[in-house]
Amino acid sequence: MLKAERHLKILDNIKEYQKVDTNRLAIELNISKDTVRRDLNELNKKGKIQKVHGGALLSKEKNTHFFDTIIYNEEKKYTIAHKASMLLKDGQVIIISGGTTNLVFAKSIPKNLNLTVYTYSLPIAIQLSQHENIELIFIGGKMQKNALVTIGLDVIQFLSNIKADLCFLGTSSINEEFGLTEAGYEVSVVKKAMIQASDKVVTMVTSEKINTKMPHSVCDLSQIYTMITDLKAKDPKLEPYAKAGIIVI
Amino acid sequence: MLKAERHLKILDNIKEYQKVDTNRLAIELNISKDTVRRDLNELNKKGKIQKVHGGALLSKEKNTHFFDTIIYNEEKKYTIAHKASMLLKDGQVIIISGGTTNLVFAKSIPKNLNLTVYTYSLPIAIQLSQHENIELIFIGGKMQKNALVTIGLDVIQFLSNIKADLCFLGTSSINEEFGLTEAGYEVSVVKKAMIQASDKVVTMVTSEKINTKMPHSVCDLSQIYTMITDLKAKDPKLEPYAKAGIIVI
DNA sequence: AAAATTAATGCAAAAAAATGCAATTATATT
DNA sequence: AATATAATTGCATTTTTTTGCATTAATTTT
Repeated sequence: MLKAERHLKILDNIKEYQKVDTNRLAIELNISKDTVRRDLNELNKKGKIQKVHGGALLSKEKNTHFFDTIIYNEEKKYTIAHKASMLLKDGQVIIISGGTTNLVFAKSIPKNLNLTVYTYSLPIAIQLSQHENIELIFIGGKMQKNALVTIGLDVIQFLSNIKADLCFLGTSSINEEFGLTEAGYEVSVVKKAMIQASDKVVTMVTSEKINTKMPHSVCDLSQIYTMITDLKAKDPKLEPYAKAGIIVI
Repeated sequence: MLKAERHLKILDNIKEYQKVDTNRLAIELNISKDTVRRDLNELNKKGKIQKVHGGALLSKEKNTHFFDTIIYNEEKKYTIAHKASMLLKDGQVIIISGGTTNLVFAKSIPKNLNLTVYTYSLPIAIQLSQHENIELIFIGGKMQKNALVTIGLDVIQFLSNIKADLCFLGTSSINEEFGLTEAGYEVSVVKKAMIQASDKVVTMVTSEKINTKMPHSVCDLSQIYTMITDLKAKDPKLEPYAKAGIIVI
């Protein structure tokens, strides 16, 4: 049996059982334990699995490439996307941030609308390139390969030179007290720049993220114009946000 | 048995068993192991299979279903791409233009190389996002939706601020007298900027485009350092270019 | 802490791959 | 048709990779 073949089998095996143990593999593949260990170490070095004493586990490093991305809460996101697309009007200039919510949103933008769209997300750009009537501007910079978005100074600088009507923020956390917050620093900076560049801010939040908090601040509630969730507008969970002056839909 | 015939048999075989091993093929096809290895290497170079120690596996076409475009002259382009990838060295900074030749090239960049790559092509960016060791910088701007590349002033301006070792130009026309020419004006301008931004210019041309001419000039032959075609270096068609001082491979 | 299991390391045999070379075969050119 | 040119192929040699084993070290279990 070829080494490469063994590696594939091991990966298959580990995907099925979430773990493998050295002895069993040695017997099943009919090779010595040493070879199994060497195989596991190689796969570990490549990040495919996580080597542990006695065997290996599924690598916790999730493959977040959008090609094979499962969109969590896809239903909710379609609900949100649909509401969001109703805010769009012919001739608007909008900025769209990254994330799967925005990807679903991009997909659901009506094909007949004439828009100018700025984005820094590769998947969203691809999606929008299918829309005949959208003038699409991609914001360049250093690519973050797992999320397939650009980040860094170039992005900030580019954003500082544009002025949009709306910006659509997919948000990882919203909180009555702290406003929008993000898990990653760099993303938080980019979002701040997006807000600066836009007249009105639309934030899209799936319900499970309401009233959560992340380390890096993006903006407080006063800067948000519209908030879109998968809940009904009158849901009590949303009341504080409406009270803060946000249009909740 | 003809080489092409063998190749077909090998491909059939690999499709049936998901793998082939060198020894078995040598016996079944009644040729030496050396020839089998050479065959497998050729097929590997063309991306048809994945060569591994001891044999080969089905090529795990990571082809993004987003861009399953038909690539014309795919064979030729693999030949060119392979030659081009031999010019790459660790630590280089390169610029890659758009087009399918470059897409194939991007695919065939060795995974272990550490490179900094600038590109303004969406498909190429996606391809390269699969490469762990590549620092990828996307050049933003207005998207040309059919070609999935950015164009315009932003691109020019960005390019004017960088300095790369090599730039790889997929070219629509090359001509002894007029040098590189392009069908579209905007693309020609971007390519000029790419050339400005690079120490050395590598142009990749499929053979049927040699000695053709398009309306918009990009550069003349003196600015080209290396020219890569699917022909053999000593092909008489290429003689004028070699005489002009270009390294023809 | 001792026993048992698992891992790491160095080593040698075997297998595979790379390389250079010569003989043969195919292709192009005169 | 004859010749020159290029491509293909197998072989010998060298280099690299793979693999199991023995030994030693580390970790887990009792």
